[in-house]
Amino acid sequence: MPVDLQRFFPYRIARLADAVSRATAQVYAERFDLSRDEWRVLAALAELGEVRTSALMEHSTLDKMQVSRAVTRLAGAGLVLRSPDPADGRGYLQRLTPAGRAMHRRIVPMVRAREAFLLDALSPDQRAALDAALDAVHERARVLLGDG
Amino acid sequence: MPVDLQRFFPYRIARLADAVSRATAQVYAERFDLSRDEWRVLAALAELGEVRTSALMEHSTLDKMQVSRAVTRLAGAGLVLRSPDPADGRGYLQRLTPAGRAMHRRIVPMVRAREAFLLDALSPDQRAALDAALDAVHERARVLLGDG
DNA sequence: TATTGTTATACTCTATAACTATA
DNA sequence: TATAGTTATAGAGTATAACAATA
Repeated sequence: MPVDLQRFFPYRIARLADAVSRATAQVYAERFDLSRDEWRVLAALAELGEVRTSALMEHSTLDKMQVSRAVTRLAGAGLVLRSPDPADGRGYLQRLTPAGRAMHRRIVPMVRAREAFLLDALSPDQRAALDAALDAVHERARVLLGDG
Repeated sequence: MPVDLQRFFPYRIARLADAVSRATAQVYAERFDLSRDEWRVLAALAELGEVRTSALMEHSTLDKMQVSRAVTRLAGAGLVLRSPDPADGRGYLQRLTPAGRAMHRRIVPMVRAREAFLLDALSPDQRAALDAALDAVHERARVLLGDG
């Protein structure tokens, strides 16, 4: 018996994530010329303040190369400042510049508005249920992938 | 005020889809050496029988180039057979070979088992709610993207 | 000897458009 | 003149490993 692709969960979630991702990227990519990775690093730094690369990796689900490249490009654009980590000579601390914070402040209301538009399709109850379901399924996926 | 990236919906859904996608790809990619696009075309042909390229495009959410390449590779591997469309000399009809059907029959129980494992984290009610919520949010995303 | 982070390289994907053949 | 599908090509993203510096 064939798989009904249209109802197959991995297919549906992939298509949804793609649509949501493109809808969000319209803001940070088209209007602010940031890649997805750069946007994630920008958002992570806005939350975390001044942190080491390893903290950025964890917080953005990016690997060290992706973080390295994103930070290099953001630094080149004057949005991020990096300095040697006094506690570990191999590493760096990175933080937003005033320009980086300013850009973040401009992007946030726009992406939040899009997020709100997406989720306003749901009642508060539905929203809480979706929240819990996504977490539960993600947990299962981690088991299948063997990482926690 | 910063975005809490960990709770930001587009980020969460992207991470979940990535995890689910990798968990599913472990089956069709590692064990059967298919790309995601090839798997989608295989699944679509198993459902649809003998169809034109345009039907594959719609059913798999792939564009004509992606379908063209996937079909070419599947045909080279003896899994798909293509023949000229008698009703339209520009197009082709493609269908699975016995080998293609056999591979599909082997893959389906495995990916279904993974899907079931993911969704068994939810009660039937939760599952129905998730279903409806994903459709509703997807509909909103389509509005943002301006395609329906 | 292990870890942090960069650089190099190769590979896969994606996006665009040019092109052939047919409608 | 428009459409179905292929081919070409360039750009972006991804994955692996080699590497330098420090722990």
